[in-house]
Amino acid sequence: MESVDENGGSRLVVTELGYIKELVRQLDVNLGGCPDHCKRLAAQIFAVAERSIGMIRSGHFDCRKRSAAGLDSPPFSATPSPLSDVSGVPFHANNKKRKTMEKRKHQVRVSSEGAGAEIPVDDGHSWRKYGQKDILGAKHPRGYYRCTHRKSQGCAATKQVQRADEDPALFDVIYHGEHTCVHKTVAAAAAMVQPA
DNA sequence: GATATTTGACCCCT
DNA sequence: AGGGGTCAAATATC
Repeated sequence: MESVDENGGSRLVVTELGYIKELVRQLDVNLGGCPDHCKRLAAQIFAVAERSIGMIRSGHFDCRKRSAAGLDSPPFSATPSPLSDVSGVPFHANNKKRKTMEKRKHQVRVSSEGAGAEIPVDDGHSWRKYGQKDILGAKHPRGYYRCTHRKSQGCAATKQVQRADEDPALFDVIYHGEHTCVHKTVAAAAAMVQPA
């Protein structure tokens, strides 16, 4: 697999920024409207902005990943949010393997600065935790989440959240699969970004 | 009572 | 055999 070249990396950030732009527009339209909707939009904007910052700060452009206890993670393609277009990293295409093996995945690093939360900022989707594991070489356990709507809407999206060793305020979030569930704010933003 | 989280066990891959 | 990912029962919270 190829590393993300500068153009590709820049394009990803531009994509993220474009998404932020649309979300801001949505927020502007909804100002004075439903406060809950505005709050969600603001949270989304925050999350996407964090992702972009995280990509730049963590040097995703050259695919540098943190080395935990001397263990180098395999290079990930720097891909933006699952909300935007994804360039899937082909995993083993083994139909007998675990279901997640055939899903796309992309990693982002987000910060929980200021929030002091156990989990990073909300990314606009509701997640349900289904597992936690201590990872060899990592100081903090990895949490496993899947979409709350997995049952009702068959959404196969999952994510793994792990606190960075060197900075507890940072979280490495690995998204697997794509959301097939429909979140109202996401759907609205998507409609703006991708008009029918 | 419904839903979410925790946690140990199990499965599969390397 | 060891490690990572998922399942599912038990428990907690609303």
